[in-house]
Amino acid sequence: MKPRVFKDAIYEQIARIGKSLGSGPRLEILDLLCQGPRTVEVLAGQMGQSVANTSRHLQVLRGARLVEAEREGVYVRYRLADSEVCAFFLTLRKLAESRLLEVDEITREFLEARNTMEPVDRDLLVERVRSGKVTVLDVRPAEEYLAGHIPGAVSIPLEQLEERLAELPSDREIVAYCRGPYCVMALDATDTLQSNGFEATRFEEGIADWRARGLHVAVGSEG
Amino acid sequence: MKPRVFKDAIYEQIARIGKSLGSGPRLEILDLLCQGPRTVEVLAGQMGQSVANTSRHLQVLRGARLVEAEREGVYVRYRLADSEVCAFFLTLRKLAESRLLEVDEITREFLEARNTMEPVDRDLLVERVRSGKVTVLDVRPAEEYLAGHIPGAVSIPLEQLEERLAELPSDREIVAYCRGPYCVMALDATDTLQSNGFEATRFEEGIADWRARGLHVAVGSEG
DNA sequence: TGCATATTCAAATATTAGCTTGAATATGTG
DNA sequence: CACATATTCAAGCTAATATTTGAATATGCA
Repeated sequence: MKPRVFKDAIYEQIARIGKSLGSGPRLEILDLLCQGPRTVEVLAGQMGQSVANTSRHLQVLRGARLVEAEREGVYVRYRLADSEVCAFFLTLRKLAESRLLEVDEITREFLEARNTMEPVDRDLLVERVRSGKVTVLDVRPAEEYLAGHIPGAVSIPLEQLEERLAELPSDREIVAYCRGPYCVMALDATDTLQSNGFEATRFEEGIADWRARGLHVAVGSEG
Repeated sequence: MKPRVFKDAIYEQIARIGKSLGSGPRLEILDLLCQGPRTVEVLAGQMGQSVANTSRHLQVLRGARLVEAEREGVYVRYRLADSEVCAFFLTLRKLAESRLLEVDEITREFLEARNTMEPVDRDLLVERVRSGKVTVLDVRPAEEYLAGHIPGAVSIPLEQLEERLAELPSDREIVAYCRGPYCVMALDATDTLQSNGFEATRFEEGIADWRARGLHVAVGSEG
């Protein structure tokens, strides 16, 4: 085998992964799978896409060996092939945030339209969350909380928030988080909390970012 | 702006980077630019591609903000937009190596056809190189050596190796390296050295991997 | 100013990918 | 065994991409 053929073959292999990352819907799938395994139907529902199309994207990702499928009765459950894939997705997202001005522009535009101000000092917020100086609120669906959450966080899925406000302290700051910077659940939650007189802040990182920071992740009903 | 529109826009932005990584030639360009800046003509020559096509690929990468161009007289010199891009490329390469069996298969097939046996313990070799227990030989073109090399390494470009054998010690192990695992220059060098009676090993990592390990990189004619 | 060279652009073609629709497959249940 | 449901497959259309070729642009130098 000639060196040229060898190199072309190797780079073409790496490009298999690149190609699979070249589609918005597929990146959203990866982001969702970072929260935990999901069936095709659930993914399609969360993305607002047809099941057939979602299935197709999943197979492209499977072809690039980034996700794996497992039959569970009548359902097929997809998961990331390795935790390395989640870490890689975060690296890619971070690269996009630092290299593409548009990401920041779009985010600012979105937040301004909601009259939302983002907290600036991310690390300081991490420290307050980590040290338990605030009440941490996880507003994702219960199963995602069970699959992994910030230690000490309280689970109240967004849909139940209004009817369970009594469970939250009114004399202590509440920090709400969800799936990550481009998930809007925690934004909705802080809006609801603030209009009910609570002192609430949004924490824009998700559990995957938390793990990537090397911090402990609680599972099940643990702390 | 609706959350769905916002999310789609964000993921589409990240996909810009993904798309740019979905082509073998473009990944080779990134790999080469990790060694240092280059003009379009040089890149095209090193890849065996037409200048026009190389230029086109470079603009795709520039559109994804991964590379930057700078006019230098009659030439245009391209470089990585940030050292973060090089680190990211290495992460992607590593992901491909660990997730895609084919990468290993192709490499093994290529090496077996050359009757080459790769050293197994990479970290041990790094340690021997780092501690100066061996003579380290950089066989890349001189300008790449000047742009950054392993501290203590001797520079003898591959084309000059046969006529400069006398500069190398015959009583001490020589470890040759080049641009990285998919560059064949160090393989050719160890072949030449071994058939001339030297004790030679190939170090398959490049200067970018060395830097990513957090080790010091010498520049210019330093050490 | 005009020529030589490096790079980019534009047009054209072939290939590949995305999405939709409707059918096919596979599993669990009555 | 037949039915219901979840998932995948196949066909077809549209859109995007890779590559080549030839022309256009921009810079340095005489």
